[in-house]
Amino acid sequence: MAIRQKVLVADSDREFCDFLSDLLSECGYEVLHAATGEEATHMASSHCPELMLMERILPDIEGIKVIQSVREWSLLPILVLSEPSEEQVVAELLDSGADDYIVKPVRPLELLARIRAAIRHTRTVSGDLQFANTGKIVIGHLTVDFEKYRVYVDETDVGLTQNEFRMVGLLARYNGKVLTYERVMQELWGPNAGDDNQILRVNMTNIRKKIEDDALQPKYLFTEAGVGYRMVSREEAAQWK
Amino acid sequence: MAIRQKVLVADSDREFCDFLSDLLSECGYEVLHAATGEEATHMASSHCPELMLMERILPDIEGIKVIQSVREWSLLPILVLSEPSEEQVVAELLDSGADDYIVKPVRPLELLARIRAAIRHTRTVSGDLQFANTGKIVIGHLTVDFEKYRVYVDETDVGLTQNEFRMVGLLARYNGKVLTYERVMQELWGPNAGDDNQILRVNMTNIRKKIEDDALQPKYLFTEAGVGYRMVSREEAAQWK
DNA sequence: ACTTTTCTTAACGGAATCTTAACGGAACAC
DNA sequence: GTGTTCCGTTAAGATTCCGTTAAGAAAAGT
Repeated sequence: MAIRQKVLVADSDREFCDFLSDLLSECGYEVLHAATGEEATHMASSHCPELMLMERILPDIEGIKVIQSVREWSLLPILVLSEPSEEQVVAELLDSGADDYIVKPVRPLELLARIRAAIRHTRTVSGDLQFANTGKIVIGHLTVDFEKYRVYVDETDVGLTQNEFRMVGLLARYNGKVLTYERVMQELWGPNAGDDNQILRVNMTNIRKKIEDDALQPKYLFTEAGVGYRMVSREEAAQWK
Repeated sequence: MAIRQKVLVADSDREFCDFLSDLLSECGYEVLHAATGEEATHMASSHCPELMLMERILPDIEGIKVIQSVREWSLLPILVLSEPSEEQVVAELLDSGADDYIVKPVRPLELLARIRAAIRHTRTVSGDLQFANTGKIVIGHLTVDFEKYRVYVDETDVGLTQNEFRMVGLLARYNGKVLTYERVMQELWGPNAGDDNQILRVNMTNIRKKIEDDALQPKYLFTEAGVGYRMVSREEAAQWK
């Protein structure tokens, strides 16, 4: 069963909560329910939901207080669902950290779209606009960081050049598979690359100097005679210890 | 020489535009105006505004088309201001990349708060609390204030120009990640930016002069050879002292 | 209209990087 | 043994890249 995103609903109106529960669970969210402000504050910290929906006025505490206290430690999206109210009130809520103010009666499709938009904002780690190569690959003592464009051995930057990094990155992504010289050439020098792989040998020498203890007995970068290069897979490396 | 954030307003209703212009410029925004969808698309890419407000229906193109075409290259916040409409329509707009849908007649205080919320979202990189509400990013002795549009070193304004600020702001938001030259060019000069990054080098020199003690050994702004620039992450900076 | 600031482009020097050539050893075939 | 091929290594020349300065154009302020 797929892992579902948790949504915390804070509202004292039992009927409305049930309505939201049905709507949200149908869309694959796991719904938690809090009837009071205190409960909401507590559950937010204990369950760490992906998103929070709340009434502006709760039986015990003003919703704005809940927002403020959650915002002391978390940026999870908070959408306020409530009756129409003075614009000052709405502005205050937003400025306190609410991400949206939605007027009741709620329109289901719009609510769901606003939820998606709010979640999207937290993901918008400012720009997956184009990069598929995010994150890091860790292989033994080696870390290939595609965000910093760097390679580390035990936390220390080994200072690869641009082409060196591209070569290591390429091999690392293929996780133990062999890449032919031709393939590497094309990846790095484009479709018009020559067929002299002298340049690869030079790069490989320089890379090994930087990341291998002993270039004669490499731990990470292997030559497959007559074929190409490969890097140890993460699984192999994980068993080293 | 006040440095102001640019807001692009796309609406064919002259009177409403004037109303927004007055409201926004009073709050320190610089207002640009587009009467048609084509104009809006074009101005977005040529002026690179910080934020965009638009009517759902423009004389020539559907607003949603404008959103889609802007979203191909930028994540700038887009708020749709329009008449009440079917929830499906609202949902579609939000799913296409709009950040909010605000019903006319607009309530000024609420609009401004929603604008602040939208701008706040663009900076919410990788869950960092500090600026949930404040609108500032603090990195070591450096403070990047997105509301005043200024950068301070130890409380004193270093007087960055507009482009300089945008560059620093962009890098600061990415919190330690490398931004390629190409990406920075696009963010600052739009999708039609040339591929000569000479302009970036000049800006970087000038910025470093203003915020670094020693431009040869920068503490904040690093060059990743052959790739782009990056700014120290707040986590790294927090460990300095 | 004038001054000042900001933006953009060009030119240059030094450093880092890329590329090519040359050499040497290992493996293999004959 | 000899020759050949393949791969690693080194070094040197060529090239690219980056920072810097300066000057003219454009924009903003007075």
